[in-house]
Amino acid sequence: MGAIQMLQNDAMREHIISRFDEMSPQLQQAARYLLEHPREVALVSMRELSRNAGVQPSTMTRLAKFLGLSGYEDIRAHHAEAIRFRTDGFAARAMQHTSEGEQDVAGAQLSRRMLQGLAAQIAQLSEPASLDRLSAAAEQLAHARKIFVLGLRSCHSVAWQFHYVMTLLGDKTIHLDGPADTVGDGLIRAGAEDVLLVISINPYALHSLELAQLAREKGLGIVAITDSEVSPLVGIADQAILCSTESQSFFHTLTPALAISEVLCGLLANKDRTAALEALQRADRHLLSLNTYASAIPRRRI
Amino acid sequence: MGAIQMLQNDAMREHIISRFDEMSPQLQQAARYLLEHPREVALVSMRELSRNAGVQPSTMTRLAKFLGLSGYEDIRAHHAEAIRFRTDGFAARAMQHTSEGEQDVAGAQLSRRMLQGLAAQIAQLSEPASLDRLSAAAEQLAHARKIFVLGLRSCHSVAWQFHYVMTLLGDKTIHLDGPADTVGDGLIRAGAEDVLLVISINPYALHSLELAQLAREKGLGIVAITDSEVSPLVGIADQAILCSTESQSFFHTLTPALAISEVLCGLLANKDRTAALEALQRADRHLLSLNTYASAIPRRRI
DNA sequence: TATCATATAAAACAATCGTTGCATCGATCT
DNA sequence: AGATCGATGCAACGATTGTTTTATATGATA
Repeated sequence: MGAIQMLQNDAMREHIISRFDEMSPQLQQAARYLLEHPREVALVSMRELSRNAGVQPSTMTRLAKFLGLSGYEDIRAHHAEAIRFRTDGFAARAMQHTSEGEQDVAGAQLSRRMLQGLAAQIAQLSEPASLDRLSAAAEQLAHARKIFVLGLRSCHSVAWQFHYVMTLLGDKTIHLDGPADTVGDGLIRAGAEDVLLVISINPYALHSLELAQLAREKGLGIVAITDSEVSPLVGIADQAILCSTESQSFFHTLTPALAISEVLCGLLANKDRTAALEALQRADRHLLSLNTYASAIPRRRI
Repeated sequence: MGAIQMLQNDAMREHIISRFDEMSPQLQQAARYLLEHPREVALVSMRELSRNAGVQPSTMTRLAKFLGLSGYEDIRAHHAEAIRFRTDGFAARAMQHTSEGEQDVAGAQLSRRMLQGLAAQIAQLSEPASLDRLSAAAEQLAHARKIFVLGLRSCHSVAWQFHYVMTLLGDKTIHLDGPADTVGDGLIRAGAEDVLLVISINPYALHSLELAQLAREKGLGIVAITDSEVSPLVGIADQAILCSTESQSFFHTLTPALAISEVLCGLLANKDRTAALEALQRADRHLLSLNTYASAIPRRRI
């Protein structure tokens, strides 16, 4: 499990960061993993660590030498020491904050309340009841010919994420979106073998409901991600997955809904792991050939 | 140097204590050392541990079998897990029980692992270090004349959410997005009083980095939501907020990034609560007059 | 005291560890 | 194009790991 462990007053960490740019790609990949999983370094063997980081074992040794250390053992010893002597940081560090300005403290408290609330809401989704709904929804989506994805206004985030991830796996999804009031056009060729995944929360966008209703009339299966048992979508959906949207701020939160969407993607990919892997590799190659990604700030062209 | 720490309500710990009296002297000596140095168990090899405990290596194995475990590796794994999950408490508890089964059960387990991992990651964002970064970022965004929001590909979700919420508050944000390669056009009228909020995770979209670099050259402030201390964005951003992106599935997760974005929105709205409330009411009235929302499935028109 | 059962130490074992040398690959420069 | 150099994957190495087996020591019982 990934855990960015942000503050340890750590010389080695700084050292790795400062020399990161000079490293070769493989060394960078290893270094990045070290930075983002400092705990694992102390807890697992180098070989296992390198497996998880996606590099060769020797790369870890080479990284150590690159950093001027005698070997990997130095890296591990350092991280183990960091764990041993971490004063129970949380309470201590929270204390030092109380001396700062009022506004800042109020802000930090709001942040913390929001984040811990979100964590709790997502943890709640892992209860058996929602797990069952997730499985059932994934099942229906898996058997669909095409999946039409609809999320308007704030829910566009979730719809986009689902569609984007699924395009990496294939062309099963069609995102119902577009300018000039063409949102629903995708449904023209939709039929009974298809499924509509609709995301909508209170207040429910009228257009989403209309399109969901239309889809129902055309015989599509309907899977909904929504926020309540009494959401209008529950009535017309075959499967409804409920997410809480309450936040300690002015706005509703879509974070739990996004989590649900990501879990659905994970479940769908998991139905055929080898096919998923293959599709992802194909997508990788495609994007690579298009020069879509970079790992450093590029020199600007012209 | 030995210190009893870790107030873990630990099943293995209880077990060792409850059977302590039945143990032979050597087993007791080993067990006592385990109880008093739980951290060391996860950090050093069994042979070194037994050296420090003053017993033979085989005694550790025998202790494990005495406790009904298959071997010493179980003991180490358990203590490593305790260290991994020391921070988050509630996510740790549910993590324990796992029962194997069929495909559906496997799916449910994947779901649960993903959700609990996400919950833990978001809970970690509530540590003081990230709270500081959030406050600082919100501060810079608050003082900006305009906020340009940039998130491409998978990060579009987050960029959209931030922009959408902020449009409810006013017209301070400009979403850098669009078809026909017009993504960057919004920056034409950007200047030194403005700030760019850029969201990008590994693999980093080349275009995002280029635009961020351009913005930097035009004198804009830069706030980044990204995934690593060594992300290329960290170098050019004034503020970088780090989110973990690891998931127990094939794909990266954007849920923590979305949570960060929502917290930023919350902090910004919180700077002037009355103004925020007023703006939201105005937005409500506007959307009401446009008949954007509904609370029941409408009859389809025409 | 002789015998036996158990607890402990010592040694042997395969597996895995971190490391190193070598071959290969791809980029850069004559 | 050919040469050169660093980066990288691979395979083998000795060292060390956790475990198992064997031998020794211990202590109780008859």
